[in-house]
Amino acid sequence: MRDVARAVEKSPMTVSRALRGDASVSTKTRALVKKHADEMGYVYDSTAHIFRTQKSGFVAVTVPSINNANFAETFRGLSDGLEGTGMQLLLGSTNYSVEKELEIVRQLLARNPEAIVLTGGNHLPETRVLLEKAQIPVVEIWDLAPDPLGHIVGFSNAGAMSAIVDELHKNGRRRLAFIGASAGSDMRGAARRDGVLATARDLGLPEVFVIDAGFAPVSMRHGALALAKLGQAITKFDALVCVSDPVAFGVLNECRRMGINVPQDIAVTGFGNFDVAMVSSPRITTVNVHANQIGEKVAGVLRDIFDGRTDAQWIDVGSTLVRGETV
Amino acid sequence: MRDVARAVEKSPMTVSRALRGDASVSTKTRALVKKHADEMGYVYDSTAHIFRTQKSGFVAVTVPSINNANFAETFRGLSDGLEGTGMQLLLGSTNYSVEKELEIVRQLLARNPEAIVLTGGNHLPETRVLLEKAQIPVVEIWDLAPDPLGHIVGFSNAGAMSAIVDELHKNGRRRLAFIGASAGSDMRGAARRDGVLATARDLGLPEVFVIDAGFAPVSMRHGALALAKLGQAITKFDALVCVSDPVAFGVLNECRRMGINVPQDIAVTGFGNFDVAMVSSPRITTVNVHANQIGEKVAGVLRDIFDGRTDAQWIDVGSTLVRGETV
DNA sequence: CGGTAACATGTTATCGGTAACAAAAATGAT
DNA sequence: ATCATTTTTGTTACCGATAACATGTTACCG
Repeated sequence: MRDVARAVEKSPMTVSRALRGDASVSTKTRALVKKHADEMGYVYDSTAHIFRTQKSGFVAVTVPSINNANFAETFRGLSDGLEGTGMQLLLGSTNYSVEKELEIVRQLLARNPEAIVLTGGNHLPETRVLLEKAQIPVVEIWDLAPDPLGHIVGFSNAGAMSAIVDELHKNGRRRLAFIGASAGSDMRGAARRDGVLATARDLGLPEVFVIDAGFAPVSMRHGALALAKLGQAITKFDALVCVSDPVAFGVLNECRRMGINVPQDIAVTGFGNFDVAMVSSPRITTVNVHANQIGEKVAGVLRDIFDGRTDAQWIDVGSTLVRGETV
Repeated sequence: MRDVARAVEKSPMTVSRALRGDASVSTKTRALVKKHADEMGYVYDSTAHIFRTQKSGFVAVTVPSINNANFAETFRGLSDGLEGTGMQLLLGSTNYSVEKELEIVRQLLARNPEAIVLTGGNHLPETRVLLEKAQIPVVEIWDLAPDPLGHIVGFSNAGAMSAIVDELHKNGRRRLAFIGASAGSDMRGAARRDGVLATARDLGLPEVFVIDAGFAPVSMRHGALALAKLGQAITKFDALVCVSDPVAFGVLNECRRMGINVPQDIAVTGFGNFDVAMVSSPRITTVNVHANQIGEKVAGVLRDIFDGRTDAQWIDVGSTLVRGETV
């Protein structure tokens, strides 16, 4: 930039202004600067810009796993919604672990993001300290965290499950089992479990039996295995409430293998409205949590923040029961 | 850093050295510095580091879609494999479009990455020029591109399909149809189609019928729709070769609806060894392309590059036939 | 023609690390 | 104890753009 300045016999400051399109530079000068910069093969150093302005143009995002259609969908919605803002997304996977989250958050913060989006509302104390120290807007998504660090965009896991249990109850199901990840490994799953237990209690149903399908993230395989392990004890139940669609799908397949008819002998429900729920046969009754919409809303919140709106936003995108053929 | 230095009564330089693990700092001092830095919630400013050293610590990555288990898996392998190198991944989605790819590449290059990883070997001329100008290592993955820009890590789509057609042939199937995306919208799918056509020809089978399932990316729904549209004409074939597992799964479900038995009446094959292939009933015969391994190998290549190894690497991770129950 | 507003350009300090070099402290050999 | 060597720590000067402030220049008014 100094070289260009020398070439046009102006100060580097004027060159900087000219190239950035600052209005306070005369048209003549700007044209001259641009011509010379071009000819001299000058390349703008965005790192220096970031360093000086302390504006990185980054938005950091953490997800438990990128290999999950719902989180990927949220990421995509966010990515699309931020197009044209010049913001770059920095992605980190926490593998459903708060310890790993701390590490990832530290890494991401080192890049000076202008905002950070965290999937989930459960964090280590150290993480909270880091985030507060960072002095940047924090958006927690997916869970409606009780003590948010900043903004919130999500839905109520318990509420979504309540709709599922209601639906089962309306269809005469009474003896429910919940299939989810081991305690402690998945807060989101735990919230769903608690939603099931609470709603069942409210409806006067017998105590819900909880089946442990192993450590998060639980997949199709886990669902099938959990059911296989249960064996003939399955006849004690008339509804299997699964923590996610993949698990429900695994359960469904295992039922077929065991000669159990769904929904005649037993009902099966999922969560998340994954593709598999719709295409499976029978179609799985599940809940659409509008993952894509979460991403889009977050983009909106971030745009507001960058436009100077500072009040903490709390957005519930809700969830929608999707009736399939398994209840 | 200055604050930490003051706290331990040392110079900032010593703090810098201690935190970076420079050997010329006494063990005692290092421990002290680390302790204080921790307590004070000091966060390393990598922007300043980048600025001073002129090394961004970024590796740019493009994928067609993050919402695809295989690409997500590759990304994860790469991410894991690069742990400890201090490299940050910058992710961009091209939505299976070379035009969008150009835009994304331009955005990514503005961040001065030290290397760039591109999924697919098909690029616009402008993109190639940009990449050459950038003077950074390029790794193309997934496809074994014929005219690589730099390094290559992938497998042969045609070769993988050849294994599928071989398997069908061994099982007495002769009248094949291929279900994939519309021509022009998916080079990877096109390579698979060509692999099927060529192998069928080599084996002396009748000309393979090509069914268009719409624009990429094609999903479960597309598979089901394509088959529904075909209607009773399906009886002309004894094997449906699908461009991916999700498509095969959609096809499988549609067959069930139409009262067609798989594999008795017709064989169905997939591609990619997605979860759904294994858990579906019947299990889908497919090909494992070791998506995770691709990511890991890329990480290896990058590590080599950063260690000073400069020769162009060409790595074929191969593919493995996975026998299910649909052939 | 003097004065002021509007416009155009210049000066200085700085963002937070770190390379290169300098110097002090510890260690060891004679 | 002395000097050479090794280990540890410190000093200085940047990397390149730009915010904030200062100054110079032109335009237009009564």
